[in-house]
Amino acid sequence: MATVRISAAAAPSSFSTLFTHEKAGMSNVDKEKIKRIVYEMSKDSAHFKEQERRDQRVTEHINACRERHQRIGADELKSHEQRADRLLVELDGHRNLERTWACVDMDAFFAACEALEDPSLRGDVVFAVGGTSMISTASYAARRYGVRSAMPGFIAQRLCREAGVSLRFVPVDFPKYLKFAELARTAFRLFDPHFIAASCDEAFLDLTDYCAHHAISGAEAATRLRHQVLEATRGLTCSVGIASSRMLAKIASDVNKPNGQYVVPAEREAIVSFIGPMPLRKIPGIGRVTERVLREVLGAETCAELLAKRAALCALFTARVAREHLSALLGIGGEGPPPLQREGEPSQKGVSQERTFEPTGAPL
DNA sequence: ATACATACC
DNA sequence: TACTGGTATGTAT
Repeated sequence: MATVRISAAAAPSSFSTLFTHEKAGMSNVDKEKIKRIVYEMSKDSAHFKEQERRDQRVTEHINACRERHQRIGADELKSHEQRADRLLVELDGHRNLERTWACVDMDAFFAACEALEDPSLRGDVVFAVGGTSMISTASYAARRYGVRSAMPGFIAQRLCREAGVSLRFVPVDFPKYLKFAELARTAFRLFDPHFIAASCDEAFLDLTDYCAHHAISGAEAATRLRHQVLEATRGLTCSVGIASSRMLAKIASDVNKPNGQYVVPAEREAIVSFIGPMPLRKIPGIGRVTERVLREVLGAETCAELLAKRAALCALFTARVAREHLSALLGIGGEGPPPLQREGEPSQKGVSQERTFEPTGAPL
């Protein structure tokens, strides 16, 4: 029986990026081959049909948006543009560059924990934490073959087999990861006792006071932080982003992953040129669906491109959503204290800290 | 008020 | 063979 070769173009739009979009450690992967294998192994499953149904609904929504977009007259567009520009000026005017935030992201966290406790996993071992149904985290060696988080294990296994290597599975062990997370957190506390734990492998630290007290730069603090994490965990590496907002720090933490750091200077120009070329998917809150809408309706792929389409953006989205996107495009979001509870604070409500809340509804 | 969709790890 | 599970948030009905 001849194998039917399915071209990438035949696959629905979601499959063009599913499991192949840019991710740390995956720059040299043969994306076309991965797409083909993932598609071949998925196309007959119930999960695939459900996915297709959802994609179809998104497509209909996109078509409706396109029609509305077509119908916007020149005058209307002009007034939306003026509204957008007023908003941008206002947002830019309130830009807060005072604080130094760090986003710490542990590298391949689950896999790194496993390798730390099992010497046979060290080095360039192709393994994944998870099982044949679902993978949580892939080792960096496995990522070279296209294996990644949230990929079904049996597909990952096939990807490796096609490349002539075998994929080793290590079962998920949450208590182990919580133990290492706690060790990393002892390091975080040295820099910010009120750090925000975003998840078990990610945290935000306000380094402003630490930098002032030690008279050091954000870059130097990041280097010390990475060193302390490595020491506290006896071997886990992390990546750190430094910026004046949590949103920028998070994006920055991805730039030199793994085991690296990146600083976005706290200057308007530096921020704007950092965020401008970023693909929209990098903005927290813009996921697979919103990315599709923005690309297929407005033709925008990057932040700068969407900024150029600000008038249509304001016309098509609710004021709240448009505002949120516009601030993100300026690199604004998460400068002040978070609305959530922070580590080390008493767990009671109504106690006002000396910090103030963000003036407008643009928290991150 | 409730259900549904989207996003994140 | 086999496509997470839990939380948060926002929008539509």
